[in-house]
This record gives sequence, structure tokens and C-alpha cells, in this order.
Amino acid sequence: MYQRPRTKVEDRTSVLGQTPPTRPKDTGLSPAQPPAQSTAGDEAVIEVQGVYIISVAARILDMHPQTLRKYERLGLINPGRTIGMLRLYSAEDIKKVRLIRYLSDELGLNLAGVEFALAAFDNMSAIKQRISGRLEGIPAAQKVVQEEMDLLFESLNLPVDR
Amino acid sequence: MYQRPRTKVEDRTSVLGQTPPTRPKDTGLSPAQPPAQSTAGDEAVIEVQGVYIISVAARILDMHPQTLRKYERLGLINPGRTIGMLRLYSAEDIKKVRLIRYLSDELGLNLAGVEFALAAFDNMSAIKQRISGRLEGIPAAQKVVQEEMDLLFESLNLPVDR
DNA sequence: CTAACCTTGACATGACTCGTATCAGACTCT
DNA sequence: AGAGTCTGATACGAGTCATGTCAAGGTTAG
Repeated sequence: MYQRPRTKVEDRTSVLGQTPPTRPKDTGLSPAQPPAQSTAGDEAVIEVQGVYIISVAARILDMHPQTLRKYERLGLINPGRTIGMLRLYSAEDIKKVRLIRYLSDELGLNLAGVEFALAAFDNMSAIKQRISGRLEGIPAAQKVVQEEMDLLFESLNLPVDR
Repeated sequence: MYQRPRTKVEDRTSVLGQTPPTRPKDTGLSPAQPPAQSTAGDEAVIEVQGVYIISVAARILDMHPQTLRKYERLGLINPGRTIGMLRLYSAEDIKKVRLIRYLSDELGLNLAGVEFALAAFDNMSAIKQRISGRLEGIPAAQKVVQEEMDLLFESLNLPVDR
């Protein structure tokens, strides 16, 4: 288990733009699968819906627990905690880790870049919301913005939900 | 000359977001200074308006020529050429290099991250244009979008012009 | 209660990145 | 002609990152 030696860089998909590279494995939301710690076999198929302690989350993601702790230390993720401070990873957290892994492995960003991308993504979502709100009375304009912003998200090759 | 040993990472400004870090040195456009190869002393003050061969551009930017060639090879910049294939760096090119350096040195992005950020920035500019165009008939909505998109650019701590 | 698992913090390692540097042979510009 | 540029290759040191380990203690489930 665990070994996810950093991918060789030779075969990185040229970073985003006009030519949409492949999306991250899953990261899309969809309910499925039995609840808690089913002995996660091989990931990529596993869909998740409970909350998991770090060892289980690591197994689901096929990543080292230390890596997850590091991501948290860097503020990239923010799993919940038990009263006793045990980390609890939700489906959202898992999805976010997958996004991070996509940015890192597929696009070749370092963690500073991941932080940047995540923040940019958040800001874009927020602005989209704000615009939509301020355009409440003008549905036609709202539609335009909606369409174009979705286009923007696509152009970044990021999953629309995170 | 030339030595710009990669900055220690200890003192990186935490990547963007709510707390606006400092902007890149200049990157803002403004006409000034005598034309060509004034013996560029120390940069940061030098404003630029002609086109420059690589050695001069490197001196202006206080960077190694090889670095500029590498940026080009990676598609980060695209200086013009003479008929004889000599690289010619315009003021735009110089500004772009300064932006790259900001993303790299200050925010700590690697070159893949820079590529991502640059592309994202371009896409955002393009979508802003498109929206503005499609909202031609609805000035009120146009104004909203304009304001919010500017906000978005600010949130990324990137210079508005590039 | 106890064993299994978790916490924080520190430190190490191997593979990779990036700016810098150099070499060679050919070409451009003044 | 000579200084400077071109491409392409190769190399280096310092930094990054995922992984891994150790220690001393706390939490959780049976």
C-alpha cells in the first residue's frame, strides 16, 4: 500500500487552455457505495459518504497519511475533528484531496501553485455568486454571466463543484 | 551581474486571498525613460519602451539570459524576432517576465504553476470581454460585471494589465 | 483496562525542479 | 572582422515534495 511515488514529469498534460486535457479521475459528486470503512480496494471506483479517520481516508485515496497531514498543515484541506482531535475526512474533503492531486500530479503544480489555484477557484466561485445576486432583476444578464462563468471554469479544467 | 539565486522559501508571502500581499514591483505600464540600451543600472526604476535584444532585456530585468530563453522554450513568453532570429523583447514582454518572476519568487509557484496562472488570467480576461460584449444592451449589468471582475483580479493579486 | 490507532513535532531520504553555467558550431549585426 | 546571438546538450547546487521513521503521549473501541 501507499506508494504513490511522484509521477514522472515527462508525461504531464500541457497545462490547460484551449485544448481541454482530461479531467481528474472522479471528483464529481454522486451518492453510492456502502457507508463507512469498506475495505477500500483500489480507489477510483470508491465513492464515499461518511466520515473517515485518517488511515481510512488514506486507504481510500491511496495516499500516505503523512501527505494528508501535510496538506492540512499547509491549509490546503480542513478535515473535521473528533472531540479527541482525531481527523475526520468527509466526502468533500476526499474530493478536495483528489483535486489537489490532480493539480499536482497531472498539471505539475507545486503546493504553492495548488494553494494559488484553490484560492483563485474559490474567488471565482464567490464572484460568480455575487454577480448573480446583483443581477437578480435582470435574468437575461444573469443567464449570460452564468454561461460565460461556466465556460471559464471549464477552461481551467477544474471540476465545477470542487 | 546576473546572480538572482532563487529566493529562500521561508519568507514567502502566504499566497493570495483575503489578505492582499504586496504587488509585484512594477508591472504597471507608464511611458518614460530614454529609448534603447541605456546602461541599465539597477532595475526596479527602469521603464522601457523600445525593443531589446536578449542581453539588454536580461540586464534590464537583472536576470540571466538563459532564464529568458528557458521561459520562451516553455511558452511562458513570446518575444519577437529579427529577420535573423534574434529575440526582441518589447515592453510587454518585459512586463510579463516581471509577472512571472513575481509569481515564482513571491508566491513560490513553480513554472507549471506560472503557466497555469497565466492561462487562467488570460481566460478570465477573455471571459470578461465576452460578457461585456454580450451585455452590450444592458449597461447596468455591464457595470456590475465590470466591478466584480475587477474585484476578482484584485483578489488574485495580479496586475490588472499584465 | 488494554491494544490498536491516533496525535504533534522533528528529522531523513530520493527523485525531481529550476536558475545558472558552460561548450560547440553556426549565424547575425555593426 | 569581431562581438554577440542562435540552437542544443549537459551539468551543478539548492530547493521542493512525498514518503518514511522515531519518540512520547492521547484517544478509541472491544
